[in-house]
Amino acid sequence: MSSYDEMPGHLVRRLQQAAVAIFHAEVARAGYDMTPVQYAALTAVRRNPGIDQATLAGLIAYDRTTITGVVDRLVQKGFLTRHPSKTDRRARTLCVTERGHIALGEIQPAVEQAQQTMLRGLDKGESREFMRLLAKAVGAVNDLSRAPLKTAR
Amino acid sequence: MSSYDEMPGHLVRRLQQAAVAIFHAEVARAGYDMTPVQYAALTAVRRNPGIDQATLAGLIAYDRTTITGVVDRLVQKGFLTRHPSKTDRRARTLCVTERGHIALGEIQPAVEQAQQTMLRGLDKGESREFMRLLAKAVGAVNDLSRAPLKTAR
DNA sequence: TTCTGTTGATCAGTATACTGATTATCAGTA
DNA sequence: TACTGATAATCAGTATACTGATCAACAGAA
Repeated sequence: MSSYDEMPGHLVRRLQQAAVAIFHAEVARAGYDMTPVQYAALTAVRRNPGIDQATLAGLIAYDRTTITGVVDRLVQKGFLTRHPSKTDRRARTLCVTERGHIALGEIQPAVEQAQQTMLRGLDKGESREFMRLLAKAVGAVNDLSRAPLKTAR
Repeated sequence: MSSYDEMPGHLVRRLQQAAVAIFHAEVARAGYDMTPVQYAALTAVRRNPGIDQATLAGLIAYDRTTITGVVDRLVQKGFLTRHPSKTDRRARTLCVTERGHIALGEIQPAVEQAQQTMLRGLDKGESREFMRLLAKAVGAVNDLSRAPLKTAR
């Protein structure tokens, strides 16, 4: 463990930061200002209309306190609506607006490109193997984070 | 790209967050409160006594504005000293204190354990392959971040 | 030597992430 | 039904990261 290049934590941090920068650049080129976190939340709501914030957090492995601010900004941009649930007065249900749907459609190619660019140093076979190992590693530490992924009930 | 599990950006974010949580837990067990970022900065200064902040940022791929706060906290904890450079009055030179050296020594086993735990889902061969691909991927996107790694002059 | 462009450090502002607490509400039990 | 424990959302506070700006100082060219 003599060099940073041998420390997985350090390398993962750097790849994550590059991924965010790449995402920003690609999305900006499409004319939008949206973060990876906001994009993931928005697509998750699209797939689960009327979802509440806590369930959303579990679906995309976000911390419950983080989701509040993320949703705040998506609502402020006009991409999401947040209304009190009719069945549980504690909960707020989320829905993608018309504008949100349009934005997602226009952003999608940029997002696909960003994922490609992020792994541009790896060939096809390496990318697949990297993704396999990455998913396997993530699955084994899911419960060690405050924001574990929770599959649908 | 139908599932989050197929998006490298999403998986990398989750592994990074798990890595931070694991690091915190292990270091806390050793009796210290230090972040991965602070640890990396401290070890880099130990290896390069008298380094200035900008060079330090390049060595560990941190943003130059981030390093200010990180060094602030390390100085406040008594692990680093920050003095004006004698050769360049813009620069601040950094040195690890006696207390910083002691802390690094006591934290090291926890850090090694954290790196192991982070990859606990992978066997020995998979870990090595994962690290190889991770380093390769990071190297190919180094220049796309605001905080690229810079090798020694 | 003066001018110009660059660099080191910092600041203001924004967006994740987390810890730990609080409040309102729910669901099941005595 | 009253109580108890759990849950949804939020808040205050801290630490990364980034954008873009500022200011002092440096270094090389005219």
